[in-house]
Amino acid sequence: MPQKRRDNHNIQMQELDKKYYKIGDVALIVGIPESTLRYWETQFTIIRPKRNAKNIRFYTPNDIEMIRKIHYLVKEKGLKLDAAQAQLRANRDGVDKRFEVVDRLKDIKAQLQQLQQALDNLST
Amino acid sequence: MPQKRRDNHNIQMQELDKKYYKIGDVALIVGIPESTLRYWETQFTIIRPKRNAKNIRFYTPNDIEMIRKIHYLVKEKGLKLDAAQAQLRANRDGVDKRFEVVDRLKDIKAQLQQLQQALDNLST
DNA sequence: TGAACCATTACGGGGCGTAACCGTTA
DNA sequence: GTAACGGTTACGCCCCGTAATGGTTC
Repeated sequence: MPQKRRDNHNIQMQELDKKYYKIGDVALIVGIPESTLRYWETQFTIIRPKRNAKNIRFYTPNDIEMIRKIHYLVKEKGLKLDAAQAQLRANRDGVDKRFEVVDRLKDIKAQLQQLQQALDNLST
Repeated sequence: MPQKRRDNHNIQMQELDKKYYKIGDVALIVGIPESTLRYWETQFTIIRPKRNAKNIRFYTPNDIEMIRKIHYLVKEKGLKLDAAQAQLRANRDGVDKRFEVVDRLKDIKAQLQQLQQALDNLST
């Protein structure tokens, strides 16, 4: 039975060491205008950065990763915005399913090793 | 080792019993205008129906399936045309990979059954 | 005060058909 | 002759920003 869960799916992250980033930082990091970030926020439910008391957006590294993925799907692959959003969900599911398969294979491996042990004991 | 290959990936096909269809038939079957079919033909390399000597298009059932998939990706999922085309290629690859995994699992199953046989013989 | 943030709106380009037109074949 | 096919072109809608404007915070 599976035990551990992973959250970071081997994505290349550059040094996003700070905890929060303002919209200007994100625009520089990802390479898209601030206006686009604000527009995407009206279209994607998955991009909802925190705000401080003065209504300033604060993006987490996770938010930035999400934006990077959107940027890839929309700019590189030419998906429409809602298609990109659906793809991200589906992709997440796909990733999790693959992990489940790996977990089941590990179970089988363990059982086979047990079996090998039993066979060794039998022959001695 | 795997032996058989499948070509029809359990897709619901209605009675496409004829060998060739003209563009008017296809438009009725799939439910899109002829003009759209002609336009898609200018955009998709994967839709290239045969022509007869008089330049009339003749679609195979396979062509129609392809058009159905495109229709689904573009109309239901909102992909752009080239994204849909890429998706179809990727999907084909994905399907084949899944079949490879199934084949490997069948191999393992066969080996385990052999092993079970051997164990049974051992205990008798 | 200037730089960076906010919201809102109006405009523009590109993608995607599609209506319109005319010519040809059965 | 009319119905179904062909090609081409010009128009229109919608998606996706984006530039512009004006206001607030540091």
